[in-house]
Amino acid sequence: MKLTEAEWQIMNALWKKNPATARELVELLPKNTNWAYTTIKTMLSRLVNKNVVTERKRGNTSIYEPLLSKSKARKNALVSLMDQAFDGTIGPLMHFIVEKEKLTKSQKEELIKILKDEKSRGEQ
Amino acid sequence: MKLTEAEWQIMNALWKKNPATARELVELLPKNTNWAYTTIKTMLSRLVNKNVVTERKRGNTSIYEPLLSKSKARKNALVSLMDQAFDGTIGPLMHFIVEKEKLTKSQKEELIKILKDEKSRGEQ
DNA sequence: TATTGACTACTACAAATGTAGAAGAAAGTT
DNA sequence: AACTTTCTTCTACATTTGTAGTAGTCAATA
Repeated sequence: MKLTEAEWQIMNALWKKNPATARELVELLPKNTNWAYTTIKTMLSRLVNKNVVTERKRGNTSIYEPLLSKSKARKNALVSLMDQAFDGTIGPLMHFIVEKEKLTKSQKEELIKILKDEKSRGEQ
Repeated sequence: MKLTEAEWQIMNALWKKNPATARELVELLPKNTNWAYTTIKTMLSRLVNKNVVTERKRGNTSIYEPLLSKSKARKNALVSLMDQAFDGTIGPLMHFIVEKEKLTKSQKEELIKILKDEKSRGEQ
């Protein structure tokens, strides 16, 4: 459920290229990530154990696929962050972002638009 | 710099009661956190080593104080989250929150207000 | 002051994490 | 078929994290 930092690297790659071999994933990692091929294989096995990724064989080569969607993973991460650092609710987090993050003018405008849209649309 | 989950517990307590003894911190932890007194002491020592907390003595009792502000810690956590889970920029995070988090109507309105305020105020 | 209680400093230890090597099996190449 | 390359499966190992016990020391109290 909860991904470690290294696992995020792998998952980010795997979400980019969905069924993928270990070899393909190596390619997709950020250039500064200089892992040995076996390191990636180890990480993938662990992810498979955690039921976050599936492994299937084509010939003797493993093909990996995410079981956890990017969106779910993001949600989990966000909830964890909120719980541990922002009193468990979205409010303080949003305030913090808006007040401290120095959004650019256009970002702010864009957000306002999204918020207004959502507000009218999502209301039941 | 980067706090672990257990460390956040401690820090959250320490930010609530700023200079505090280990004994006082125990009290402030969430009731479901049933750590032995020495566990907290251990955590505190580690935090002192990491230069996140200072320790000073009154008699034979240690008084602890945060060196890292809540705001800085939050910022660090947020940046880490963005880097690992949201392509390193605030945009996707904000979109995700707004779209997935199902903010209440009043939360949305409040945010719009904040955004508008910030927009006019913060522009240089 | 002898006893009890609270604190500290150290040590311990299992599980999780980051990182990878070695050896053997498949597959591709000459 | 022999050789080379590529994969796989295991094993390994240092660090970090979570959690706490022990023994000794200082302080409070009878």
